[in-house]
Amino acid sequence: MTLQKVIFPVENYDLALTLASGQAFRWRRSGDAWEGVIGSRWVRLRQENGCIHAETAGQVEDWQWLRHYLQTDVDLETILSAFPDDSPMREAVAACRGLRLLRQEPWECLASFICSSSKQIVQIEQIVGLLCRRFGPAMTVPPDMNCAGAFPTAERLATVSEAELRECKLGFRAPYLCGTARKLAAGEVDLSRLGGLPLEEARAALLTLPGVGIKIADCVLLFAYGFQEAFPVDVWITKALQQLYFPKRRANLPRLRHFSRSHFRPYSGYAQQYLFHYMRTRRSPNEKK
DNA sequence: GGCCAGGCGCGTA
DNA sequence: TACGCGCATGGC
Repeated sequence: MTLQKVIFPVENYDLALTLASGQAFRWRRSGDAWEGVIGSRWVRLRQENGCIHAETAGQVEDWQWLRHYLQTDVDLETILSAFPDDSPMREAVAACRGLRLLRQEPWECLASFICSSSKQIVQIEQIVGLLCRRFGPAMTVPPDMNCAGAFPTAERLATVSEAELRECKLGFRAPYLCGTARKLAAGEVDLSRLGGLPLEEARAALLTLPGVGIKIADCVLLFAYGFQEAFPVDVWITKALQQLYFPKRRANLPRLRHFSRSHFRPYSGYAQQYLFHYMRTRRSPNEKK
């Protein structure tokens, strides 16, 4: 079997930062490259000299699926220059140069984030890996490559018991994933239709699914459908907004959500990802220099 | 060993 | 509307 290869020139793109930034959960570092799965394709990516080098197994007609996933045609400078001109955002941008948003497949993104609640990113990666290994369809991979399958379909997970999901470390999230998979398999919500709706309507549809609240819905709206104004508020973003924008008084979650909806437009989603990564990686203020 | 993690759903005030 | 709590599991 021969590997198919392609090279994309990119600007203002930090591949490693992006793949490891907690939006997608199937990427593993392997030497100077990253190996992962996009849809039903095994992929290896490497950034070198202003280019992303990609390899995949199996036939490739064209590479649009990969450009779309990596969002290589997005002009990041335009987005960064539209961020609010305040010191938190300036610091976040300086700390995360080249951080991008990916465009993921909706079901995988939704299911992954149902697994994410009250979990650290490494644990989410572990859960998603177990789901793929156990229930995912096989893929074409390079020889001698031990790789889990592609992400299992909603139809497949709809047939799986809660107990089997708990064996994949889902814990209390098992009935959520089970329930959502079954609702989708039954056609009660059509994920392929949400991208064409206004943001509020797409969010409302996601909120009818078990285990999906505002935060997870906003992750899917942003990371899968590309709604630029979605702004997921998780524990890190709560800390960021509280410390950086409301240091004097305690602000509750609804208030923070309200503030974020107006303050960071129009590229709120990108701003959120920058704040998220900035908070997770910056040295804590009381840590010694 | 204790705190906390890319939360949600439900009960209560 | 705004909290508080329980829910599994494991990283640090």
